[in-house]
Amino acid sequence: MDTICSIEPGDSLIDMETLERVAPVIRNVAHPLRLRILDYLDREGEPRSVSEIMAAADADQPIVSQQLRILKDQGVLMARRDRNFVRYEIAERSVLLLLACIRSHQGARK
Amino acid sequence: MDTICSIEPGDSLIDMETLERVAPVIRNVAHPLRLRILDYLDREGEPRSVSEIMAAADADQPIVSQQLRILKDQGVLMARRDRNFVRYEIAERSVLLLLACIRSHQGARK
DNA sequence: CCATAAGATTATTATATCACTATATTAACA
DNA sequence: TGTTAATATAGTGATATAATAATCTTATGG
Repeated sequence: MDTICSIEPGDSLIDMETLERVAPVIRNVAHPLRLRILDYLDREGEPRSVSEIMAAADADQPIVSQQLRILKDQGVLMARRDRNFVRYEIAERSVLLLLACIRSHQGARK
Repeated sequence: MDTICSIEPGDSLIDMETLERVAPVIRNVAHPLRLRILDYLDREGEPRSVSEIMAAADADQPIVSQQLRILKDQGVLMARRDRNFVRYEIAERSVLLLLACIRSHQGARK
């Protein structure tokens, strides 16, 4: 069957390779607790320990550690050990666009 | 890379209610095929039929219909019947921020 | 009414993610 | 060496999401 609407080769749709690469990252970030963690780290502006993040997120330690690992595995966060603390900070600042978007829509239309 | 959106001291964290509301929407959009569909509809600028979207996404009909339904259920797309075609268009334009972000990072590092 | 085209829904099976509990690691220090 | 604080990992069962195939619905034209 003939194409009803042909897509020209010159069209600049984002290539599937890129979409398949970034989708999991966005998808992993798009989790309430992980967004909260990122929001907190973004606002603090400096590396924060797991304990501090637990307090900010009001969540249990294993859950927080798990979320931190997911974010670190995706390259969104980086961790650095300091004595017996581990401090996390944002490594991939492009995710902040997501937060900026959410902040600007806070309380807005559904 | 500098801050995308400066944060004033004293600002509070995004409330969990908001995060829990927007996370599923972002998460649902963050799927390669759905991103491709949104990219296509965004670039076309006008409602497109399922057949046209199938061609653009290079995907089977039931899969495309399913993705369209997910996006419509989330309020990201809206549909309108025209004879025996159904034309979809973007209803929630804030998701375009995501696409803009991806486009700007296309072909970038890592 | 029948056939066909355009879409939508359902069923199935595999995989992924969730929160939670329990346990393990790691480093400081007594 | 033993203890404790800080963090990480592993196991578990419930729920969610994936791609695919098969079937159903709706609208048009003969």
